[in-house]
Amino acid sequence: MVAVKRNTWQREAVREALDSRDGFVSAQGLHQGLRDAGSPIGLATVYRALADLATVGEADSLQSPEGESLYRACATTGHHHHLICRSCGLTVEIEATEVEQWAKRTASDHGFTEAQHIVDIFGLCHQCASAKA
Amino acid sequence: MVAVKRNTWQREAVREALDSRDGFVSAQGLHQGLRDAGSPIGLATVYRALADLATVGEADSLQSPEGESLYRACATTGHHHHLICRSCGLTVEIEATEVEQWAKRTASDHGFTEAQHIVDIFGLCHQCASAKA
DNA sequence: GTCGAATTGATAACCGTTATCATTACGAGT
DNA sequence: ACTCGTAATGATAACGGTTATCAATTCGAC
Ligand SMILES: [Mn+2]
Ligand SMILES: [Mn+2]
Ligand SMILES: [Zn+2]
Ligand SMILES: [Zn+2]
Repeated sequence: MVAVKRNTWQREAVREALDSRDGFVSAQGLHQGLRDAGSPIGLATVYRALADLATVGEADSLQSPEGESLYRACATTGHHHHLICRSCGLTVEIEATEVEQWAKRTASDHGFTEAQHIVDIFGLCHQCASAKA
Repeated sequence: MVAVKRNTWQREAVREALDSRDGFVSAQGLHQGLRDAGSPIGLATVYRALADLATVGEADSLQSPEGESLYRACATTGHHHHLICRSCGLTVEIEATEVEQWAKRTASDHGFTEAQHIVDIFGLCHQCASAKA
């Protein structure tokens, strides 16, 4: 009765392409990479696959400061946050128990329920900072 | 020598319209409100005025989870964050020294510089939570 | 009041994303 | 293995927010 998910080479291709990346990538960026590698996969399919991966929890997604949706296959399974280089995309996964509690406390202190928080840090990694000098 | 900003009724209208709002608003939402109030102001002008206000610091801006840019004339002048009701837009300004330090520490711990952080909490305010029941 | 330059606004262009829909191809059942 | 219903695909159009264009307007220094 439940939705049946079929196994297509396209889905697998997206999963692999995402795994092979270090940082966050946009759907278009990933699609371009796949095409460059010779894959004939369609753009719409990449969008769909990424959305599915995000829903299932196999991929993390966030919005760049410019409003573009970015995806990443994170090593950490549980809830966590990110420190991202806005130049090269290098990403560090971060667990911040401290912030989790602060968020929960802040929400309840003001009578808010069903609270979700967006916590991300964008900066320049050591390498990119050096290269810029 | 520096850029000269002219005083037009359009800019003032946007400022006032923004001040009269409680929560965050989109450029299109604010424009619609102005038109409804009888103003013939153009959409592009509203976008420009809001961008300017944000640059100068008279308005705060953030991106909704859906990727839309939202603006608000905040009471607090300094750096702060927000607790936003995703149903009615009610916004609470929050100072989180605790989080500020955590962000700074986290970035430097990993060799990141020029770090900026995005920290927002979206939830349901008491009133909206009640209404939903 | 003049006049050059900044601002405005109708409109087109842009860009990321989603919807459409004819075609393809999984995979459950046989 | 073969069929067959249906989910998945992909080229393309449509969508929604935002920005660029550019002729007309208007601010404000003189
Ligand atoms: Mn968290
Ligand atoms: Mn902060
Ligand atoms: Zn970097
Ligand atoms: Zn509310």
